This record gives sequence, C-alpha cells and structure tokens, in this order.
Amino acid sequence: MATIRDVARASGVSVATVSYVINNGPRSVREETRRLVLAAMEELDYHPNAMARALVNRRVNTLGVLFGRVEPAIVTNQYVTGILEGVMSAAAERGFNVTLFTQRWKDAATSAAPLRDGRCDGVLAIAPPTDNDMIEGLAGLDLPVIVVSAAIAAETGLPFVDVDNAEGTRLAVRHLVELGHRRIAHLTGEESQPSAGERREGFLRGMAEAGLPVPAEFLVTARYNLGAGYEPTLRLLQLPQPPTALVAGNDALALSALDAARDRGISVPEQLSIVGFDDTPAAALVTPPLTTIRQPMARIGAWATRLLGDRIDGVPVAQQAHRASPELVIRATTAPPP
Amino acid sequence: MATIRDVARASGVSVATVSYVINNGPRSVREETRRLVLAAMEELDYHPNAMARALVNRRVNTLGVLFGRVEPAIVTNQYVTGILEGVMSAAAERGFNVTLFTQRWKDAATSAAPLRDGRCDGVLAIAPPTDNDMIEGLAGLDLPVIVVSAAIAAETGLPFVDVDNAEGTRLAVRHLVELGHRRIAHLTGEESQPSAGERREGFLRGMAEAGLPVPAEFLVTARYNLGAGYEPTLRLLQLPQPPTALVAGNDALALSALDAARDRGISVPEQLSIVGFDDTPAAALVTPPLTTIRQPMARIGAWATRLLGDRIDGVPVAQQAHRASPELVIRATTAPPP
DNA sequence: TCCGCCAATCTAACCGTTTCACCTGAGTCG
DNA sequence: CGACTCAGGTGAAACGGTTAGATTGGCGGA
Repeated sequence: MATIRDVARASGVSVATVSYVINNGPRSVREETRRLVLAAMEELDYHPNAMARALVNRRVNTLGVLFGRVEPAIVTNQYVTGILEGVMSAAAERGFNVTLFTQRWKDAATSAAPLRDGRCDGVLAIAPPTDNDMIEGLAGLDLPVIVVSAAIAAETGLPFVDVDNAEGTRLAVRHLVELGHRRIAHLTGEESQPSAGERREGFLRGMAEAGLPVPAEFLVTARYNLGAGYEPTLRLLQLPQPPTALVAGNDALALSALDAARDRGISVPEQLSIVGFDDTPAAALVTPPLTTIRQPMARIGAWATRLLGDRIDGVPVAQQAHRASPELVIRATTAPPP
Repeated sequence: MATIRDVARASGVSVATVSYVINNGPRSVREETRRLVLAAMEELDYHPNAMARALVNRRVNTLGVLFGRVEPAIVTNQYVTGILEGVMSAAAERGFNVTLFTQRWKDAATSAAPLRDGRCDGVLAIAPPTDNDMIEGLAGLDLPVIVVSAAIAAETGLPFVDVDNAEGTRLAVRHLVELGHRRIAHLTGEESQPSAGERREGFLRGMAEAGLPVPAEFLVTARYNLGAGYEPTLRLLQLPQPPTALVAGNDALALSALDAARDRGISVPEQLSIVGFDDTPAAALVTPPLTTIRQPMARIGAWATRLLGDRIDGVPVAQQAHRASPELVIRATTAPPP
C-alpha cells in the first residue's frame, strides 16, 4: 500500500505539498505541481489512510448508531428500519458513514467505552429503553448525542426527535368523532414505553375536546407486541355498552384487535372501527387495510441525523424537543358507527 | 481526553507497560504493577483511542457493508434487513462493528476508494447488481470480500453465500405435484437478477422430474416489484387451458398474482394454488396467508459474516459457493386442484 | 564467585497523516 | 532601492497508540 511519502518521493515534492493537494489546502499549490502530484497518486494507486487522518483530525466522518432494545433481531423491526432509512440518506448527503454498534448495552461503564474511543464523531440512540442506564451513560459522554424517540431524554437534557404522539392519537379520535362515534376505547401500550403515555394523553385530550366521556373500562393497557391486544379487545366487546370504535396504541395492537373482532363475528368497520398507530407495512396489507396514524420514520431519522451533523460541526442545537407531525391514513377499518 | 502517556505518568511506569496491561501482552506485567496501571486508567477515565490502535495494528475490527441496489431506502427492504440481522449478530459474536456505506456506487475508481482506506477490515456486498462494475471493483480490492446473494460473483472468483434458489423452486413444484397439480406455470423475475434464472432453472428441473410438460406460455417474465405479477397472471388465467397452480419468483409477484385472481373472481386456493418465494413478513399477513419458500436470510447473513471474519483472520475460505437450504412453508394458498 | 537466564521494565522507532514555523524568490509600493 | 507582502514550498513535530531492542536486578547452578 502506497503512503503519502511514496507519492511525495515519486513526484519530487514534500509530503506537506502532497497533503495540500489531497485536501485542497490549507496552503495553495501551483497548478503544475498539483498535476504532478495527482499523476503520482494515480500511478501508485494511492488512497489516504482514513485512520491516520482521523487520528490527527479528530474526526472520522462516521456516525454511531445505538439500538435501545436488546434483541439482535432489532434491525428487522419496522420502526427501526424506517428510522435507519432516514439516517442513511441524511448521512450520505453530508458525507458521513454509519456504524452500527453490535454489542448489547450492559451498563454505562462497559458499554460506553467503544463510543468514546474515537470510532465515531457522534451517536444516535434509537429508542433507548427506560430500564437501564443507557441514556445516562450517553449523556455522560463528551460526544454529541441525539436521541430518537424517547421522552426519557427529557430529564437528561439530551436533544431528541420523536413523532408527536399525543397529536397523532388526537387525530385518530377526531377522525372517529367526525364519523359520528361517541363510545371510543383506547388500547394503551405498556407503561415502560414512554410513547404509550403520550398517546393515551392525546386520546384523553381528543375525547375531552369532543366533550365525550371516557368510562374507566374503556382505557386498557396491553403490551406493544403482536397478539397482545386480543384478550383486552374480547373483554371490551363483551361489555354491556361496548365501544363502537377502538384507538390502538400501535398497529400490532390494532391487528390483534382486528383478529379478536373477526373471531367474535363482529365485522370491521361496519360494527366496529379500529385505528392503529405507526403505519407499519403490515397495516396496508392486512384485510381490511388498517386506518392508522403514520409516523414519518424516515423523516425522523433524517432529522435526527442532521441535528447530529450540526452538533458535530459545532452548530448548537437550539431546542431540546423536536416533534415530527403524524398523519392520518384513512384505509378501510373505520366507518360511521352502526 | 487522557492518553496512554497520562496514564503512564500517573502510575509511574512507561507507556509500554501501560500498553502491555491494556492488551494483556505481548509482555507480562507484574501483578502489582498491573493494579497500579488499572487504577490510574480508572482514575483518569482513560479509553484507548481506536484510531491510533487501528493505525498501527492495521485492524479496526469493523466490517463494511455495501448495498447493491441504488435506493437509499434499501435498508427497509425485507431481504436486506433479514441479512443484516444475521450480519449484526454474527459480527457481535466476533467483536466486529458494522459500518454501512452510505454512498451510492458510481464506478470502481471513485466508489472503491472509501473501502481501501483502512476504515474496515473486510467488505460484505449485499446483492450487488449486474449492471455496474461493483463486483469487479470489489474483486480488485486487496481486502477480504464476501458477496451475499449473487451468482455474479462466480466469474470473479469471490466467495459468496446464497440460498439454493433452484432447490427452493424445486421444493415448490414438488409440493404442488404432490397435491395433484399437473398444469403449473412460473412467474419468473427479471433477467438482470441472477436469482431469477436459478429459480426458473429449478422450476424446469422440478417439472422434468415429475414428467410434466411446460408449455411456452406457462413461463412468463415480470419484474420483481410488487404489482408486477398482476397483468401476467390475468393473461395466464385467460388461456384456454389455464394453469391450476402458479409458482412465483418471489413473494411480491405471488401477492400481485393473488390480487389478480381475486379480481377475476377466482378463489385461492380452491381454484388456483400459488406459491411464493422468500417468506417476507407480508406473506404471513396477507389473506389467505401465502404458501412460500423461506429463504433463511439471517442464517445467510451470519454465514457470510463468519466467512468474512475467517478471511480477515487469515483463515482461507475453502470453497467459493456456499448455499443455504430453503424451506417450504405451507400456509393457505395451496390445495389440490379443482 | 561468576555466569547465564529470565521476568519485568524502559526507551525509542514507527504507523500515515496534518499543519505550524520557517525559508525562498518574485512582485509591489513609497 | 529597500522594506514589505505573498505565493509556493520544505522539514519536522504532533496525533495516540504498539512493540522490538536494550537494560536491569534477582536467582540458580557450576
């Protein structure tokens, strides 16, 4: 492998001059000399060593991505890949590469080490969990950090980007109210997910705005997983005054609610309307296609990446909270009440 | 940021000794000294700089991943994320991080540069295309390269891992034959995708083994995209002697075939059986759930990653072709012919 | 007692860049 | 014409590690 010294020797100039040619500065180089150097570089098939440059520049043009959930299967998660898509394109725009950290998070002392060793210029934490010290560990780093999707970041002061969860659920409620629904229930996600609380918040606000009552039994909690909404939905449908519409905490819950309704012989959307949240690809594929709240994942990922790029470049990030607007996607699981 | 010299000074030893402590060798260190050094490291919150180590070790413990398709949206592709999942977990096992190259491939001269600058120890090319010089560019690199999913690699001698496409389609045919089908058509993917040819190959072999004829009009070519199978399927169904079963080149084609059948009022699987290929998540969600050939993507990704790790560690890769076994997943789109 | 050996340690060269301080010669200006 | 500026170029010191080679002191054996 040719080094900068080889190029210098071959073109009869000093290494400094070669470096100036490579970087277009900070000193100017006579055109004739430049050509000489470029020819030598070409001739020797020379490529500057990124590690050496990184060492002196203290900059590697690489963004680190950290996943919050523990499964290694995480990259197949629709939410994560949606975010990642935005991250990739925004990173490409600004000339950053992206390195995925593969090790699971143990604790700040051991897991933060690979982040502070100069391997990347900044870190993007995607959906960090509440039950370990990841957020604190990241906040303690002297690296730029942006958090995606976590109100948890609020306490630590880390800037974050997330969809406006409350607003999304409010949109869902408003849509149902406009269709004429008055008895609307909410399937909340698990408490440990900060988004769950925000979404319920939005549900309550939407109901209050419409002047509709929310019986206690219309607020049920389930896990975010596929299938978790099945039992709760069955119970809701057996109430003496069952709801005519269901706002689910996410698409997975909505899908299992759909299953439950089908199994009870209740037709959707004629007898029961269902709205999801996230607009995962499955939402469009299922029959009937799911009305849901779209979370602009790619936009969120790109936004976070740009913020991170700014921070790396020394541009201060003005505010801490960045909220992307959700969007109502009307498909076929909502209709006027019977 | 503390450096190794700070640690040396703080613990009253030389930098060499500190280095020996960090790396457990290559020289031994007295237990007492080691403790002294470790204490100083802890005290100063010292973390060895990865770039500096990489510079002298010529090893960064990082794998580069290159995507073949051009869209930046690539990471949302189910196939790619499936592979990536395997890559991530296998990389984690062996202590590698993964960097995703974000720039699109232009040509070998410009696009290969970032790969040979020491940023990663080896490269994984996922589904490289046939219509540019990516493969040649990679083959010309003096880096270990493993190709995922590309018979194209064959010519260049690069080792590759892929599902056994022909075998998969053969399984599909055998399944249909066992159900009693005799008139089976094949929706081939686009020619430029090497997998398409292999799958058709397997189809023909399977039909030959069963002693069944394949009329020319039963072999149709479409693009791999969602929706592309719609028109061809309609045409097949309008034949005087229409097929009773359809083997699709991938799930996307199968799904659009399903749509076409539904729109023609032909019930699946009672009047028409359909088999997909890939087992993307959509396959299980659609109604009726799709019988398909599962491609073990995570396994393929992990396999490729281990091969790459071996090559990086200097273990020679014995053979060039590595074929993962496909698996028939029977759901609800196949049944005996009418 | 002397020698050789060995473990533990240190000194310094090196990895491949960038950039600062310095030098030279030509042009500019009063 | 001398003092400046300035563009173009050089040498060498960083950057933060690793490791070969030299050095030291302690110990066992002849």
